[in-house]
Amino acid sequence: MPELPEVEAVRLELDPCFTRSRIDDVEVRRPDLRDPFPRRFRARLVGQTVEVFRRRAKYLLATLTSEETLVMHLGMSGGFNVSLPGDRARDVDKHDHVIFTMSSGAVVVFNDPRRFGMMTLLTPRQLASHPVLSALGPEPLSDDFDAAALARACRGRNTPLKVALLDQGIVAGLGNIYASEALHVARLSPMRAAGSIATAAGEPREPAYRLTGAIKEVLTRAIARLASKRYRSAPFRVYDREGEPCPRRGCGGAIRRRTQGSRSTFYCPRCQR
DNA sequence: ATTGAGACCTGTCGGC
DNA sequence: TGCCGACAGGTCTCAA
Repeated sequence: MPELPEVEAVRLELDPCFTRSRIDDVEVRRPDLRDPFPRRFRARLVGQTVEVFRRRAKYLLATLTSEETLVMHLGMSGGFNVSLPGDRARDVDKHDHVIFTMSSGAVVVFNDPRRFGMMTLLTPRQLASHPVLSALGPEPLSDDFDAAALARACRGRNTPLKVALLDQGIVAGLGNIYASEALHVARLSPMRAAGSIATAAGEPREPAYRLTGAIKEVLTRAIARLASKRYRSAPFRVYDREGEPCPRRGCGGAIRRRTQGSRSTFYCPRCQR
């Protein structure tokens, strides 16, 4: 479920529950997710007010009055359920791992069957020097991310372009679905070398402009769809559509699937070069 | 230094 | 119905 657009939709949904609300209780129902919960996890959360709640790449960050930041990642199967006061209480699922009770009465439950998600608490200096967070590339929807930035990051790389798009240090937040989708919009082959979108000096070539535009477009549209609540997920152009006709008008190709970096890539060999 | 494969863990789906 | 393998939207680590 969660790439950048899905995580952004979660942030939007949780924001009214979290921002400027106090955490009255936290129930942690197992010792770990992908990693163990940090020491005194509950004690460091209870009584704290969430000052700022934001997203960075696929991470959710809740900064508390204590100045510590609660960092959350949904992994492959993580998600939140929100119950507002007056809602019928839901049964506890065996994969409900953390339950936040907020001062507003909202109950926010983190559920994650595969437990690839994570939750930790970082001090300001731990946050600033965090090996993963500080190595993240630009936010794709920010002005920091443009053809020049993408070309610079891809310069000289021989790795396939699709694999490069999954590298969170090049651009932060794309995952397996939207990488395939953006490449289709940009009409670029997932197999071409990442470095081929840049000159030897790291200046953008024409495909770099198309690709940055495509990434922004695909993510923006997905967020809009998810936020509208009328759709559970966005309709995909190529992802999981092996054998179907290419949706590009007049193309007539058939979508193929192949493995890159042990993940499935979907693309149209006819119009993606 | 990059890069690919495998590991982490559970659920679902298709085939027999 | 049951069993089995393949696969799933993310990272991390290890070996080449």
